[in-house]
Amino acid sequence: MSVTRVLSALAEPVRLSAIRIIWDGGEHCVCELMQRLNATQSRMSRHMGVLKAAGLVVDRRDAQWVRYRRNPDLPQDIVRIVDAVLAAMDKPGKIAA
Amino acid sequence: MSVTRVLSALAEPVRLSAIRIIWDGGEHCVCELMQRLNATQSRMSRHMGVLKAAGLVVDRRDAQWVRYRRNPDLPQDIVRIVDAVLAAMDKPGKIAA
DNA sequence: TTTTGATATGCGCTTATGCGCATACTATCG
DNA sequence: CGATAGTATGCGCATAAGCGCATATCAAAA
Repeated sequence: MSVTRVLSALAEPVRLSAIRIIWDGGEHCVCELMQRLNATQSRMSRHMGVLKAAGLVVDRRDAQWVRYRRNPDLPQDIVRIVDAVLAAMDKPGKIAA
Repeated sequence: MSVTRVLSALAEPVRLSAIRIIWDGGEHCVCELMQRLNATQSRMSRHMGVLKAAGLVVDRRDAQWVRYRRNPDLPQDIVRIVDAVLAAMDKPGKIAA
């Protein structure tokens, strides 16, 4: 769980938007994310792979879907980073992602 | 002042370490930073340029030196991101940068 | 004005990142 | 089993990032 790794993972618009969606605590399949973020399948899948490798999310097979959700074991210091980033994104003057 | 831009700027070990040093509120010349971070002159200079372009730091000419310091006009939401990142860096189990 | 110290920058190179395309893999359904 | 839906991945390509080297710039000092 490297800080730099986490920052790199967050420093990409599609991934950051995905985190924002996933941060609702629920589970989200790739098909949902790719539609909502207007990304191709392989693009979305790879971005989720990066987020997973960074330790930010975990996945689960559910029939033909793979459900991604926030990593429940994420250290507090990392959670604070993500929360701060998401909060900053919501401020006026900041374009989404 | 884009969130993604800030995250990219922070997502590099030398730059992150530089931010940590600069976040003491004081002014620091490139020569000091390059020594403390064990970087070459051009490397350090370029990294500082990235941090400056991201809006995290400002610089000032002082004789033959250029003094970098924390951008005093940094929006609160961005400050919170940096603070959270630096806090996470200091935790055990996280290698510097 | 020449020299010296500090910093920035053009250039070329190497590596990393992001992407689409096609294809493989996994699981359900008929 | 064959067809279908969702997801991952190998491959090649284009672009960006990071680096060192040499050189330019800028200001003080001799």
